[in-house]
Amino acid sequence: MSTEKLSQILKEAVSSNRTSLTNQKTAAKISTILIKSGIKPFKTNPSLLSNLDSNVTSLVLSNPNLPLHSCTLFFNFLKTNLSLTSQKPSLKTHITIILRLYKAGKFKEIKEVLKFIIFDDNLRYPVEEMISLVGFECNDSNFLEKFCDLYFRVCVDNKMFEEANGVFGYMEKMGFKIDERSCIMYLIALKKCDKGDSILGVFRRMVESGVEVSVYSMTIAIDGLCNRGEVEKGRELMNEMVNKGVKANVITYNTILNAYIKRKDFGVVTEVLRLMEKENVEYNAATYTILIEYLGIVGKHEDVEKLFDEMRERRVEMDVHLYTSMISWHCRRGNIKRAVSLFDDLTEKGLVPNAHVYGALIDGLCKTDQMEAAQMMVNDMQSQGIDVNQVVFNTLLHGYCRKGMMDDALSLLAAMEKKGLQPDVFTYNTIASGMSKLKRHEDAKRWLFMMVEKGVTPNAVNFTTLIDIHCKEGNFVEAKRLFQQMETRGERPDTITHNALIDGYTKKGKLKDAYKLRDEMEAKGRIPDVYTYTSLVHGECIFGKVDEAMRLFNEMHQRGLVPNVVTYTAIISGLSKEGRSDEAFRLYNEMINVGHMPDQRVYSSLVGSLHTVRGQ
DNA sequence: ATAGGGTTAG
Repeated sequence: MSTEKLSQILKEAVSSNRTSLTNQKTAAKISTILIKSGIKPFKTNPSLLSNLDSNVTSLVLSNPNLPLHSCTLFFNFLKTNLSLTSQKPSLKTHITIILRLYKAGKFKEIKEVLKFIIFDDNLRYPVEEMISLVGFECNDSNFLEKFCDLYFRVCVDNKMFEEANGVFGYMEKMGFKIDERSCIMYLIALKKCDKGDSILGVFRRMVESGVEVSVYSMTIAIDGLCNRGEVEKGRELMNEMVNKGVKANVITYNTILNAYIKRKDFGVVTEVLRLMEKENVEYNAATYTILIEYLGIVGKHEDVEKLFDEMRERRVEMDVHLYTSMISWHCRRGNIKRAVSLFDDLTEKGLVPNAHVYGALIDGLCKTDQMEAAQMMVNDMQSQGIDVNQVVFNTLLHGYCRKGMMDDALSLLAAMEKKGLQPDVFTYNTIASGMSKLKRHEDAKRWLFMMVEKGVTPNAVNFTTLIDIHCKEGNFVEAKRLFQQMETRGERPDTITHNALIDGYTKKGKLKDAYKLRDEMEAKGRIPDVYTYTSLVHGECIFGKVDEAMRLFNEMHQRGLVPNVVTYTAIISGLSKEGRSDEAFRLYNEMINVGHMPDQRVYSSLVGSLHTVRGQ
């Protein structure tokens, strides 16, 4: 079928190339007018074009005496004044103008024409036919090669990957040189469209077809593998490419390093760093950013500032990304002072703060109960001409909600909507959980329902919040129903979802249900965390089974879970209630030693323990 | 042209 169609186009092309004398005369007449007085005569007197057809148009457009700008003016005039001519400019006309643009080196303009062609139902043809036709109009192979490259790029830019493959295949077949930069655009587009799975295949095809691949495309291919969790394959590819003369650079290593860290494969981190050293690949700001995150995860807190100093010593150029992760790291550790000083440092260095840095610092201020300061930063940000975006609004909103300042939260929401920003899953969840914390369960649910009514699709977090509310109300039937509904909706309950239910069960004395769910989650591969255990410890303590609680507490250590302040508080008060004051004090000391600040509850428990007779 | 940063639930 395809060849039939092709032969028809070619037949038409051949016949139209046998131009008649009258056509030539008409074309010459039009050209003369265009050269002398431009496009105006045709606007005022459209009848000048009464004998115009596709062949005449092509003759006009390929007239070398007609300057290019007159050609494009005429071409655009015909396209925007369809009623003047019997038919829309044909594919042939488009190809003629492409050829003229090519001779003038106007590649950007060619891409625009091509884009128009591939989106027009009447002009679009299958890849092979399209190129054949172009080849027929002009068989200069340099032109055809460049045309294919541009065609390929336009397909890529417009996410028409099948067509892109077609053009690529044609170029392979013809032995054309395929530009790596065009292929990179292809790889990037695949990544952006969540088609990362195809990246490796395209890269391999590039190598096979003799595209001169560089570290750029290799890194993108490795990144594609890393994003699929196949870091090892990425490293294999890296080793394989060395033989082909492509060496990894700092970005390649950063990609691999980051993938290992995201996968919590910490053992390999030092190995990769050693490899970088061996290969004389110097760290850059991104490497440090990745390493800071790593140190935060593995808890090597004292090394973060050391790393920062090392950067300074090595004179590695700092950038806003690096500062953002430093600031956010200090904020998470509660060291808002250092975060603020880093922010000053950044501006002093002449770096321009962006919404991300502001966002990090504003969040830090919100979490240390400095809403006025946070608001000031927002104002500062605005005065710097940076738009307060959805994230910053949500951050501030969360600041108000966590303090129970719901009126401020709601007026902020109004301000946000006034700016044309639609509340999203974060916004609704933050308000609902704020309401829930104040035990305004009905309000909390209403906000989540409102979200659905507004057409915002709830995610796993929203479901978890709602489940948590029902658990707090003791409505386990509804909580369970939502739990199941989540799964059917494709939002898999995670550890936190399970924790919400487990916590609900333990607080209502349903320890059996709690343990059952804990086992179920483990069976599903969801690993219980500190919160899971804390709920269970707390539950056992409430009902006087302190030995059980201690057993769980020790089990935590075995599983590498670090008890937090809530866990300690629960177990200390459990022991205290039973009068086991020695054990309670021992854990109190342990808690202080690991750096947790005890609150009033711990003290009153401990004091109470001294007045309680053991075993009563 | 390839890498790294800010927000939500217990």
